[in-house]
Amino acid sequence: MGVTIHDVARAAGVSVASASRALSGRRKVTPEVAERVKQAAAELGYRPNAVAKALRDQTTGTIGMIVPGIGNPFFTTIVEAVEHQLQETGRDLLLCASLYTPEIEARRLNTLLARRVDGLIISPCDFEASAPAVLNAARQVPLVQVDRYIEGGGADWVGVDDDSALAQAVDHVVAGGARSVVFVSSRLMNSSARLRLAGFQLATARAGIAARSPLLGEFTLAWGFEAGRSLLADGPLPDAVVCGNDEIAVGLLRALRLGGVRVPEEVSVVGFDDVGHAAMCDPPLTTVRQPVEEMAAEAVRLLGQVRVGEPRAAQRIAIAPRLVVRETSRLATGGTMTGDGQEGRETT
Amino acid sequence: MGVTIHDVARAAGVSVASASRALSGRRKVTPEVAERVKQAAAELGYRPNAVAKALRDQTTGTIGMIVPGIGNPFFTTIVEAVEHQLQETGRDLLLCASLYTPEIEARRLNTLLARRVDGLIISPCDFEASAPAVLNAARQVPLVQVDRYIEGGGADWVGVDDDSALAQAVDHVVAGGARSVVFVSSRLMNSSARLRLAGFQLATARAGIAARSPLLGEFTLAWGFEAGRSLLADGPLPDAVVCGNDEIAVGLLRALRLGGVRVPEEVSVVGFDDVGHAAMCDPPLTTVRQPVEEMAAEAVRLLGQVRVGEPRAAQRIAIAPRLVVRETSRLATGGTMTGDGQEGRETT
DNA sequence: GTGAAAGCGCTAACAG
DNA sequence: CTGTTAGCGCTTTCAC
Repeated sequence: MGVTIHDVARAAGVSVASASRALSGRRKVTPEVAERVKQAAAELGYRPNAVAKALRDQTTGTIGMIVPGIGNPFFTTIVEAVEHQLQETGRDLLLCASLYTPEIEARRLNTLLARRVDGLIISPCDFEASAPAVLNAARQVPLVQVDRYIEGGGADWVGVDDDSALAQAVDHVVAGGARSVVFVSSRLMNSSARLRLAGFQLATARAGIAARSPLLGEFTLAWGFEAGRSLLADGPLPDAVVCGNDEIAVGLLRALRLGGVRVPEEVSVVGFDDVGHAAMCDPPLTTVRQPVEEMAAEAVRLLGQVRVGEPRAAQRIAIAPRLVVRETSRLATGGTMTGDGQEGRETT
Repeated sequence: MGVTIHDVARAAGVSVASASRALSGRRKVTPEVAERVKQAAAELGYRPNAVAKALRDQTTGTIGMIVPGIGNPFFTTIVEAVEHQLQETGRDLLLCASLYTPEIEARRLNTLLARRVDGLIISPCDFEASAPAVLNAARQVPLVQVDRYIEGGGADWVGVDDDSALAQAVDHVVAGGARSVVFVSSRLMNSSARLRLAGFQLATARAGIAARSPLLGEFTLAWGFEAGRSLLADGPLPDAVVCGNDEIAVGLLRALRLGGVRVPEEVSVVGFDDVGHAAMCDPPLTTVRQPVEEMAAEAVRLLGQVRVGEPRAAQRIAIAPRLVVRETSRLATGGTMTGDGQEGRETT
C-alpha cells in the first residue's frame, strides 16, 4: 500500500499536476507525457486513493442504504436491485440494517452522513418513530424512501401501489367464490402494513364481502404459522386469506397443511411480494409481484434529481404491481391450476 | 452540509486543536472548554467528516465484503451476521455482489481497494479464476475468505467442515435404510461444490453403499427442480438424495411432489445450510445447519489478526455443522417424525 | 501544455 | 493545558 500520484509523477519525470491530468484524461497533455505517466502508473501498481479524491471533490461516489433487515427476502431483492443500478454509474453501496429498531436506524443514518454518502436510500422501519431522523437526513443529502415511508410525506418515496395490489388480490379470491376473507399482516408500525390494510378494507367493501377482523403480527414465517394456527382454532375458516407478504403466506400454508386443511379447495391463500421461493412452496403461491427492479431504478433515478436545499414538492411514485396466479387460489371457473410450478399465469 | 471543526472552534472561542481534543476526548482539556466546545458543536449541528478523518488516519473504519450473489439466502444470512459483528466495533460494511462472475469480482475488489477498506471479506465465486485478484488484494489489505475459497490455500479462510457435514447427512439416510443415494449439487467451479462432493464420496464409500453419479448444476431452486425431474425420468429412484444446498433441496422436493413421489416414504431428501424457509417447506426439510454466526464472528476476528506483509501461515478454520432432522428423511426406526414443523430434532 | 501551490477537514506533533 | 502548523493524496486554479 502506498504508491501515490507523487511517486508516479516522479517516475515519469513530470509534475503531479500533469500526472493527474494524464491519468484522468480530463485535460490536455502531450500524448508522449500521457504515455509515460500511464506506463509509470502501471509499473508501480498505482491505485488512486478514493478517500483523498473524495475529500478534494466533496463527493464520495457512495450511496448509503438502510433497510430494516437483510433476513427478509423482499429487502434482499431490493438491495440487490439497487446495488445493480448503482454499478451502472460506478457508485458503491454502503449497506446497513436497522434491525427494525428506530434507535439503531438513527445511529446508522448518522454514521452514513458522517461518511458523506452522496445519497441515501432508506426503508424506514417505523411510520412515526423514524420520522425525525429521516427528515433530518433528508435536509443534508438527497434521500429517497423505498417501500416503507414515514408520516407527513416530507421525503420522496417510491413503492408499490398497495390499493391496486390489494384490489387485485381481493377481486381474485372473490371471483374464485370467496364470501369471507381475512387479512393476515404486520402490526401497523410501518407504512406498508397500514396501506395494505387500508387497501384490503377498501377492496372488500367495494366487493361487498365480509372482511373479518385482521390478524396483525409481523412480516415473518413464524407469525404466518401462528396466525394459521389461530385461524384453525377460532372457529369456522374463512374462504380466503390474503397475506401482507409471502413469508406470512408460507408460514400460514404450513399451518393449514398440518391442520389438514386443503388449499385451495377449502381455503384460498394469496401472498404479497413474489419472492424467489413463492413458486416453489407447496402448493406454489398465488401472490402479488412487487416490481422490484423498477422500484430500484426509479429510486436511483430520483436520487439524481433531488437537490438539497432546493425546496420542491416531495415525489411519490407508486408502481402498479401484478397478480401472479399460481395454485393456492381457486379460479373463477371453480377448478385449480396445473403446471410445472415454476411460472404462474399472470393477469394482464 | 458544511459545518467544520473550524466553525465549532470559532464559535467556542478556542483553536481547532482544542476543539478536536474536546470532541474526541483523547486528550486533556479544561472541563470548561470541553463544555463550551460540545455546546457549540451541538448548536451548529456539527458532524465530523469521516472522509477527512480517514485520509488523515489512513484508516477508514470500513470493511469490504464481496459475495457471489445476494439472492442466495445463505449469503444473505452471512452478510447479515458479518454486518452485525462489525457494528460491535463501530465499523461499516461496503457490500458488493460479484454476480458469480470473476471479472466483475476483480473489478469490485479494485474499487474496494481504492476506497481503502481496512479489510476484505470475500466468498470468491470461482475456485480457479478468482485466485489472481484475491491473492493480489490479500497483499494489500487483511483479507479473509468465507465459505468459498480459492485454490492454493494462500489466504485465510473460515467455513464449514464439509466432510463432517456430508458424513452426517449420508450416515443419517443410511441409518434410515437407504441403500442407494445420489448427490445433487453445483458444478465444480467453486470450492464448496468440490468439497461437498468429495465429502459425499468419502462418506458413501465408508458406509459401503452405492453412490450413483452426482447431478451437478447450480445452487438454485431451478436446478433442484430440474434435477428432480431428471431423476423421475431416468429410471429407478434412489432411496435418498443429498443436496448441495437448501435451494436445490426445495426445488427437488417440488419436482418429486409433482411426480407423485412421497417424501420421505419413498425417497429421503437432505439439504444443506438450513436457511429460514427450510423449516417451512413441505415437508419441513432435514438439513445440515451452517454455523453462520460463528463463521461471521470468526471471520471478523481473523481479520483483526492479519498483518499485511507479515508472512504467516494462512489460517483455515472449519467449523463443524449440525444435522437438523425434520421430516424429509426416514428415521432409523423406520417411522417418520411429527412435530410443529418449526424446530427439528437436532443430533448431538 | 506544464508546474507550483492552495486547500478539502482532520489530528498529531511541537512549541509555548 | 492550549495554539500553530504540517500533512494525509488528490485536483484545480493560476501563472507561465
